[in-house]
Amino acid sequence: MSKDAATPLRRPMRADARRNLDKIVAAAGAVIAERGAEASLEEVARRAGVGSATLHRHFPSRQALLEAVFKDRVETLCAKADDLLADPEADPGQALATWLHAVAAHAVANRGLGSSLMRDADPALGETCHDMITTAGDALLARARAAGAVRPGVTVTRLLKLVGAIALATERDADGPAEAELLLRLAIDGVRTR
Amino acid sequence: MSKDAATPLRRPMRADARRNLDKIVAAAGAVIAERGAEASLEEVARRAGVGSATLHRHFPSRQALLEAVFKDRVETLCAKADDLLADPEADPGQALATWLHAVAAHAVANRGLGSSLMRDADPALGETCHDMITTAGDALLARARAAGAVRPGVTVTRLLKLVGAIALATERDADGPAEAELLLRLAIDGVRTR
DNA sequence: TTGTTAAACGGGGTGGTCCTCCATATCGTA
DNA sequence: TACGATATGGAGGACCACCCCGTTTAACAA
Repeated sequence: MSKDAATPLRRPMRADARRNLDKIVAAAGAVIAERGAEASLEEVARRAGVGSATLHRHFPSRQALLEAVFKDRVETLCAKADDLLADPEADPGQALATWLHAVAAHAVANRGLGSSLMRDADPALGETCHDMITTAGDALLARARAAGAVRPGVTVTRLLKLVGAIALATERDADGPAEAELLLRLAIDGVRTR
Repeated sequence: MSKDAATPLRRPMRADARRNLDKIVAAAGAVIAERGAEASLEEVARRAGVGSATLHRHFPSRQALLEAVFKDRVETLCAKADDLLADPEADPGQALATWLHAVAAHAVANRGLGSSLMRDADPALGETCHDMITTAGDALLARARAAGAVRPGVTVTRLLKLVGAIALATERDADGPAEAELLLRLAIDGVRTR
């Protein structure tokens, strides 16, 4: 969940408003994951336990909601990277692998969301998110590399491209997530030093 | 307009059915060009002067209608290439340029149609259309090359990529068509021998 | 704690969409 | 011309986005 207000420069939101906003984003994430980016907003409001008017007040357009969901997922992913990084006991290579699986799950859950967003999203959004993910991943990769757990030539960019490609390739499949999981496992084994 | 039935293996369509089908495809082309691929089917039927039930009988899904529009546009483009090729008086270089402008217009008019189709279109459709356009363009290019009107190294594939890139780059722009026209003019001048 | 006020809420209405049913009109043919 | 097969389109059901506005609630000051 995002921790700062949607509009950080305004006066702070009322507590109930923020609560509802978070509930809406969470519900939208779930609904979009199972119905795709064209899901009914009414259904999102219903599942969030919120009136449809409230949803429309917080997100004046479907696009706005989609962007919020996307941003939220990216933030969750970055937070996960930080968590993994903060644990000094963890095996660096395993931590990286775990995170990549999370990224893949994110990419698969987004389904058409990415391309729907790209149709006419705020161009800065994509840029920002890309940077956030790259930076978060880089830290994990650096530690894994320092521990000698990855082959030379492996970069964050390449890892992310790999994950993205797998997600894209399995997107249209009946059981995409399972197939993606399998491919990713293979790919990660290829990345590891033996 | 397409000349053969949508289902060439069935018994021939009744004349009024074919007439309505053509009206629907034409109307859909216009509506999609101005409202995008998510345009209202009701509006398409209205503009075609046809009941909505008729539209739904001919095209059981939005996807089916989109595919028909796309196919129709490609066919129009190929027919245009044939026309240009058939005129022995024409300047070969100019004919090629004219056709490329038509292709660009087609690409711009399609807007999100391409990506909407690619989401889950019959994969064979894209392949077939690509081949059709490439073949049609190749003939025009060959004649232009024989007349010494194009530089060496120019291939249909490259020309089409050029046009596609220009369309894509100007798609999001406010006045995309005008900008695309300008860029294309520059690009074509670059292709010509001086 | 209590009172005041601005902010947020959500039920319900409006207008639009997709899609289907079926009585009617039209085509192709004998 | 007459007939059967085929195509048509208006009406209606289910659903949806979006908005109006009376009601509730959080925030803050006394």
